[in-house]
Amino acid sequence: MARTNPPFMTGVPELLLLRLLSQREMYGYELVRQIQLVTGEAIKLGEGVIYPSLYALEKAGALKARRRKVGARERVYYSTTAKGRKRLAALESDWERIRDAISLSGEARVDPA
Amino acid sequence: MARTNPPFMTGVPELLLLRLLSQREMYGYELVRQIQLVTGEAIKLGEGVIYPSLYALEKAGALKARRRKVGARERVYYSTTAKGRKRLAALESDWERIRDAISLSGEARVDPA
DNA sequence: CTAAAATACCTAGAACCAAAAAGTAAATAT
DNA sequence: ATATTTACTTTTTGGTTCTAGGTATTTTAG
Repeated sequence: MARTNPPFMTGVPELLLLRLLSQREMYGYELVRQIQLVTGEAIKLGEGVIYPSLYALEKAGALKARRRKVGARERVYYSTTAKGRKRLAALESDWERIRDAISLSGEARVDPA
Repeated sequence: MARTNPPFMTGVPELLLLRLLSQREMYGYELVRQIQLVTGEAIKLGEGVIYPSLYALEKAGALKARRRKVGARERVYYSTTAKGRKRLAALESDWERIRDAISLSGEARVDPA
């Protein structure tokens, strides 16, 4: 079933992950909840989105992982690399471009011919 | 080939088409240029994006088409239906939700624990 | 007059990425 | 004791944009 590609979500998980992880290191399950928190419940990304994204970003060298034992539990903490911050900057700029363009297209009254 | 899905573009062609065509009827090739125009060159959608999108929206009942002879040339003009305007309203609301959520996530300083 | 450019439409193929759904296992709360 | 929460993982799916072609007509330029 998989109601896929909901409008306007392409690139959003990556942007949010890089944003949050450039502030401080976090682990997957924590990110799932933080994203709901910081977006005021407007965006909810499940673990099936978060974990694969983290793996891909790590593989791409944008994130680094380290295992930490917290109490009795072991967690995998992620944080951004230099490459990741560069990628974040590029994403932010893409985002602004699209956002502003859509805003423009809404104002512009398009007269015929 | 086909460097696909540049970030943040999912839903954008559909939104732009419905927006423009709810103002006045236009034909495919015209839409290609109008989109560049109203977005200040920030978004450029090729004919390979526009035409399939138009067909899909027409098939979904969001647009209606009519052939018009303009001078010696025949063009296919599209305009929104009631269903299309409803769909546009839903898309606009989705867009605002995501846009505001991303804005929020940028401000929010996320303190640990 | 002829060649090039612009107009107008169309299609095929693929790659990408978010989403759903399920499952494992340990820790904590009831 | 058992149910819930925590934490991580994988597999499959399918929707949607994109690139890259192609056709044919009309207009502009040399």
